[in-house]
Amino acid sequence: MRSIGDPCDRLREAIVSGEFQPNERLVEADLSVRFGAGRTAIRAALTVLDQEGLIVREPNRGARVRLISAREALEIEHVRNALERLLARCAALEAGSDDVAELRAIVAAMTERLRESDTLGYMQLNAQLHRRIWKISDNQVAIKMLNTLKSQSIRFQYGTILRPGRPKQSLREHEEIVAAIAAHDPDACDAAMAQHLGHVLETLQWAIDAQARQRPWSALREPALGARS
Amino acid sequence: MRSIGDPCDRLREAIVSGEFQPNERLVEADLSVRFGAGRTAIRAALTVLDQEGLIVREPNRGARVRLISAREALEIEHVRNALERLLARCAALEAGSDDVAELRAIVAAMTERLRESDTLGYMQLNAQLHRRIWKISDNQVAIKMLNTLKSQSIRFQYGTILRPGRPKQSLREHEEIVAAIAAHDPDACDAAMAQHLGHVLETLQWAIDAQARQRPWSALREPALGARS
DNA sequence: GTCGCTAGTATTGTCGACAATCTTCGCCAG
DNA sequence: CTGGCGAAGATTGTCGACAATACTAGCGAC
Repeated sequence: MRSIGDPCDRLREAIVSGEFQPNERLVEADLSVRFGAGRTAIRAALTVLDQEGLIVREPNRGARVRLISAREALEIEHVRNALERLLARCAALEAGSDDVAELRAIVAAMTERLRESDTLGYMQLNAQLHRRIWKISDNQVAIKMLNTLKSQSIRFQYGTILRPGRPKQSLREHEEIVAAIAAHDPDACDAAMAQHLGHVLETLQWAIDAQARQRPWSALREPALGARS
Repeated sequence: MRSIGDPCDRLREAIVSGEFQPNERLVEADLSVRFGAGRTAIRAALTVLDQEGLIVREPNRGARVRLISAREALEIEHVRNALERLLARCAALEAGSDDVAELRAIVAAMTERLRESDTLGYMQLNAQLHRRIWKISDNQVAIKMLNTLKSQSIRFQYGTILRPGRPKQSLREHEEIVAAIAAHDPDACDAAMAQHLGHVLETLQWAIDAQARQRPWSALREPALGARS
């Protein structure tokens, strides 16, 4: 028994954490010994990760980690934008006083992390705040979609906090969103979330451009299609 | 060889077309002979349909057709609303003159079908128009999501056209959307699509209420959990 | 040296068999 | 008659073996 958890979750985790490079081949037999699971289980895991868009499978040629292009990262962010606005609107309608209290607590913690320049902690609380809003909105369909989107685009999210002055602005935007939820004003909440995610989108575009500027040869440095290890 | 096509597509088709009732058990061996495929292929098909939300699988207890609740149908429609607005906005920005011509042709055909009271043909063209807009927007991520949403909620869509006076209003709304795309006005297009889908949402709510009013015992008439054939 | 062919290797796809689990039915005590 | 108990049947989950396919390396012709 080589540790716990079903192979699907463990493989997903390994991919989103960057343990496997994009375009890296995923050989069923190797994964089988790595996770201590039969090839049948690995195969099932591969079909669900294929559905989730984390890998691509070609018939008779196996699976490899899917490389998300900058173009697709923007598409994903647009979709996330639309869904988060919807959920923010619902949250403003459905939030109870205890929900609002918890949101305010998270914002307070974010303020603290920002004051301490704890960027990683800030990002975690950021994600937590958004998830809390999702939970309030209680739209399971949208939540599931947002979760799969998150795992697809995680590779691009690391760059977005590095923009100068961005964290402070981000905090203000989150404060506005929470205020709109507290006021049970769906239109204001929608607008605040739209403005926030619009800035995230700009920042993502900026990060992509910066990356392209810094190493325009990146296409050549990506692991080649036939990469072995 | 009992006909063609991979078992996953055929099973999905059988489910959305109502060939299998909600909550009906899907026995792997039966499906295997029905589709002339090995149990392995059926098993793979079941995992992807599970991911798509068309069936539910309980460990060691097999798969059954998923029953979409009215609540969930509304959630789905809200999400569709958000995504279609996004795509309409993109379409207004990206549409070429040939795209606009095709959209206008579809609307003309819809007008004709409506004049002939060909409801089925109208609905097909309606779907075609929306798909054409998706294609113009060219956001593959959102398109894939909308496709899976469509197959989930298809059962509820039959009732939405039966509302008195709805088809005429629907046609007007589509004309507005196409006009906004032709004018390359994303804000107007977003607004027009929002208004259209808002009405669809109202109509869906109306259909659900009507159904509940007409047979509030429906929960008892659904195929029981242990239904055999 | 380069191209093409062939044999060998690596990997995926599929099948059948068996184990594990759940469900049903009959039996019996109360 | 009702409810618990146990065996038989039905169904899913997993494994190993083998077939089908793609990739690689080596050889020979030009």
